[in-house]
Amino acid sequence: MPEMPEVETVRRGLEEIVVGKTVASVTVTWPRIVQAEGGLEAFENRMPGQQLMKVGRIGKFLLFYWTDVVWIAHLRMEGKYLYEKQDTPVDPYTHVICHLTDGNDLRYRDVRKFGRIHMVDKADTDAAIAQLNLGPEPADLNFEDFKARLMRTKRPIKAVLLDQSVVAGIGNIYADEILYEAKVHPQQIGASLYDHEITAIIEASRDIIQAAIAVGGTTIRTYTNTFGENGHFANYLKAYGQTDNPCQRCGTPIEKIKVAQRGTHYCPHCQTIHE
DNA sequence: AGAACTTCCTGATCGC
DNA sequence: TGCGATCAGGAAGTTC
Repeated sequence: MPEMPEVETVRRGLEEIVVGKTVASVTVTWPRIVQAEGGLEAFENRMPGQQLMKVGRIGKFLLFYWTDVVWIAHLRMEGKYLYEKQDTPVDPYTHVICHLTDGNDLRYRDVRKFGRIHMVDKADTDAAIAQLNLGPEPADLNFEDFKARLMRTKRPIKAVLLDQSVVAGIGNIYADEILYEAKVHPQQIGASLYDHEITAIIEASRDIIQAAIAVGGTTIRTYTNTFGENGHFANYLKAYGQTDNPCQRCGTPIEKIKVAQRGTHYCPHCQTIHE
């Protein structure tokens, strides 16, 4: 599932191969994926002639800056952008296609149809981004602000890390990795965290996200980048998906539990709960 | 206001 | 072996 490192990898791929291309027409076969003022019709009417100027990212959202509209897009679980020749057969999981003037397509493929492409007027970009209500990214976490936010919640830390308004970009895989690295129990209540644990979480967030970006993200099940390549961070996972495998620090088998309705992996010896 | 629950989707996996 | 039930999960919407 794409989290910030995977989205960043996709962004870099799109920058490399799609920036500069111009849309001739669009085909949408699952309308719910596209959200635009004026609906699908506005999207279909507006996109032809748009040239992709650059691709940005905020948290797990991709930002496609076209000539005079912007897409604020989310891959959710399995969304992918593919750049393919127009004579390549279109599979049933492709739901949005931008036919480009260079003879290729920019295709949005999403088996579960959870992803979204929100088109806004260029002038409304800042307001639309503000509406996402995203917190700082891991690299920009500030101890005092993060602590203040933690001190007023009774939610378990795992749920807090998944809350995009607290930290933007962390999903289920990296939340488990961060808490493992910081030696904090996923069910530890936010308001009960010690300062040294908060510091450890901030540092682990920064380090793990950065390390994952450096190797192209994590491929679990289905993620690939725009070139169809896997990310390699799965080779470095120490908690996520490691159920029953020995903890790399102490050898205790990694356990899997549910926290905030999410599958959660942790070491019951290294990550213990306290008052 | 904050927190929890529901919904959207479909392929993979589980249990009998 | 076969088949129905359950699981996986991010964020928006709804409810309490």
